[in-house]
Formats: sequence, C-alpha cells, structure tokens
Amino acid sequence: MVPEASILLRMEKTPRPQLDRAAWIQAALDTLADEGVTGIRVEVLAKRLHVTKGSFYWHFKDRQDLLAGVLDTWKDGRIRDIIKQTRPEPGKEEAQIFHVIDVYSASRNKKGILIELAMREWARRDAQAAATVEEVDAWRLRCARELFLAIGLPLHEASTRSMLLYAYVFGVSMMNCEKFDGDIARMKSDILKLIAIPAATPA
Amino acid sequence: MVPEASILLRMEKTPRPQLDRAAWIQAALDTLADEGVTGIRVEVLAKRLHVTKGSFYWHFKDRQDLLAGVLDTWKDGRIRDIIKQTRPEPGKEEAQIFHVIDVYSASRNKKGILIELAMREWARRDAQAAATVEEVDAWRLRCARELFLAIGLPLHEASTRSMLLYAYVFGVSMMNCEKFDGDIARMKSDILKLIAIPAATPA
DNA sequence: CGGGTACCATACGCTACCGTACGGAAAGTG
DNA sequence: CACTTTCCGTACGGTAGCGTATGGTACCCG
Repeated sequence: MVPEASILLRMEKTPRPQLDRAAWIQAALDTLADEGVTGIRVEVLAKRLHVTKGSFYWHFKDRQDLLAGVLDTWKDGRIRDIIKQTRPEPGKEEAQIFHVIDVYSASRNKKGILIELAMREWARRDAQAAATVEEVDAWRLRCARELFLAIGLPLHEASTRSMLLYAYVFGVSMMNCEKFDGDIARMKSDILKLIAIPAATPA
Repeated sequence: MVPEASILLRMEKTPRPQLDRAAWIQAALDTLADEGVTGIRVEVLAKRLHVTKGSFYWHFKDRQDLLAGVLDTWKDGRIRDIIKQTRPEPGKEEAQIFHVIDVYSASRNKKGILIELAMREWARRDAQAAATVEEVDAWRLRCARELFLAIGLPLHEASTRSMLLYAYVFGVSMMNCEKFDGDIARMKSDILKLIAIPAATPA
C-alpha cells in the first residue's frame, strides 16, 4: 500500500539495494529461530525483505535450495565457532570449558539457542538436517573432549563429560524452571561445577 | 475412492464406529510426535481416521479446541505417570531414580520422547503450551527431588540433581551421537551414575 | 411409526503458500 | 547509443488447509 516505501528505505538506510543469497539465508535463519523450519516460507521472507518472490526465484532454484543454504551456512558458522572457542590455550582450559557452556546459556545468545533447538527439530524429520546437526555435534564433542583431556582426564571420562556437558546445555535450554522453587541460579552454578570439575582427585 | 471400506472396517475390527473427542485427541498426539504441532491439521486427521471434517467440527469447536484438548490430555497423563513412578517405596529410591531416567531413554518409549520434544517446541511459541509444559516439569522436578531427599541428600543438592537429571535426559534425546567415537553405552551408564549417585560420602 | 437427536458427508468460499512465465528497469559493455 | 545482463515486479495456475452451511442417515423414544 506504500509502493515507494522500500525505495525510500533503500536510499536512507539499507546498505545495498541488491539482495544476494546471503541476505535471504540470513532472513531464513531469523525466522527459523522464531517459527521453526515450517516458518521459512518464500513469500513471507520476501515481505520481510521488502521484495517479491521474483527476487527469490532469481537467487534460488526453489525452497529446498534455500534450506540447503541455511544448513550449510549454519554448519560452517558453528564449526568455525567451536574451533575458535576451544583453540589450545594452555592453562586456561577450565575457563574455556565454562565459556563453552556460557555461550549456550539462555541469558546471552538467546537467538543462537532458538536456532539450535529449531535445527534439531528440523533434523528429526529431515535426513539432510540430521546429517548437518550430527556433524556439528561431532565437532563439538571432540573439541570439548580435547579440553577435558588437556585438564588431565583420561580419554573415556573426557568423552563422558563432554557428552554430559552438551546434553545438559541443550536440555536445560528446553526447560522453564521458573515454577520450580529453589535458588535456580545457584543450582545451575552447582551443576556446571559438577560437570566441568572432576571430583577432587582422591589420595 | 472406496466409500464402503470404512464401513467394512467398522464391522470387522474397529471397536466403535462412533468417534469421540478422545479418538481425535489420540490421533492428534500421534501426529504431534511425527510432525510437530503444525502437523496437526484437521483434514489430515480426518483422513487418518477415515472420516471427514464434518465429524471433527461436530466434536470440536475449531482446531484450537482440539489443541487445548491435546494439552490437557497430555498433562494429565504425564502427571499421573510421574506420581506413580515416584510413589514412596522405602529402600527402592535409587532404583526408582534409574527407572525415571530409563522411561525417557531413546530405546524404549520412542514415541513418548518425540511427543515430549514436540511439546517443548510448541511451548516455545504458544503461551498455553508453555504453561502446560511448565506445570508438568514442576511436578517432575518435585517428585524426583523427593527421591533424592529420601536417599538422604540435603534439599539444595536434591533440587540440583533432579534438575540435572531431567535436563540431561531431554538433552540427550536431541543428540545423535552415532558419529562420536567411544563406547556410548558405557558413557551413558557413567553419566547416569554421576547424576543419580552422590559422591561417596567423604569421611 | 413419526419425530428427534447424534453423528457424519458434501459442497462451498476463503486464505496462504509454491512455482512459473514474462515483462521491465537499471547498470554495465561495446 | 544499441545491446546484454542482472535483478526484481506482476500475474497466473495449482494445492492444502480452515471453517461453515446444509443435507443425509441411523438410532432412540414415545
């Protein structure tokens, strides 16, 4: 109803009047966080980007093409991140473990968590998404295990704790514990210590 | 295309040719497990039940009415279950804790887990579903805490461990660890011990 | 046996999508 | 200045799903 609004916006703020694949994929990732895979719809994204479908079908073959791009973009970003976060910093391994957990705490990175959950929901019903998530998880588990190994844990316990770490992080992001009485902040803090800090080496 | 097929089926096997609310809700729960909330569609359910929409809109006001019924049915069932599973059996508390975990292991109760995950995905975008899940979780956390208390843990640690327990159980149900090397069965077993069994009481 | 009630089928309008066909403007290129 | 390429708008056909209106049938009840 305001046909030239988009043009005005482009002249005022929008950096590039030309869209590319990356812009569409980014918008898709945003809606993925809000509404899940089924929320990624061509005409809705177009409205969000102030263009029409004509633009979309220029950059993408079809909806599947976009979804594949979303998977690849997400995978690359996650792997790059986990590698950066667990890059060897001798002596700081314990802090790095806590940082890995903190990245997926609900307070910070709310959108990242939503994408994470939506991705797994997607993976439950799509083989390609499942493969992507599996690959990302494998990287995460291996990188976290390296940190536990650097701390001095044996291989098996390092594997176990890295798995517990990620399972807990993802699990707690699905729970709403406000109705549960108790000092939740302290509880979460205790849980982190239980996961990250091996029992005081017995004599 | 086989108009009398349903009639024949009714005479042969189907217990009641008349559908009721419960039958629709059960079918909705099945598709919820397979496809999530957005998969619960009136005309699809009708086809699944070998009737038409006319039947649905007789038993339900609209789709929201069905969804509300799904939430209530699920809530009642879950609360009833958790109460039964954690009913005081002095001396068997530890076994009960392991049983609570086992109920949500992927091998058994695959469908229950899928519903659980779909429910939480739903809860992320719907206030009513969020309230339902929150109430169920509160029951679970409280009942599990009772078990830990019965074992002899102090209140705070009992709360902490029950929260870790459920967060881990839900989290691991979202992970596909096949690509991760290591003895996964043993890892999971070790994790359960880490969660359920408090550190050997130090002198 | 006439009438009412419970349950379901049929048919309709409406909206939201997907994907395609094609037209047009703007920018580069010779 | 033609001419192409790039990028996007418009218009169309098609499907899936929601909700409604209305008709039909079997069964109960007197």
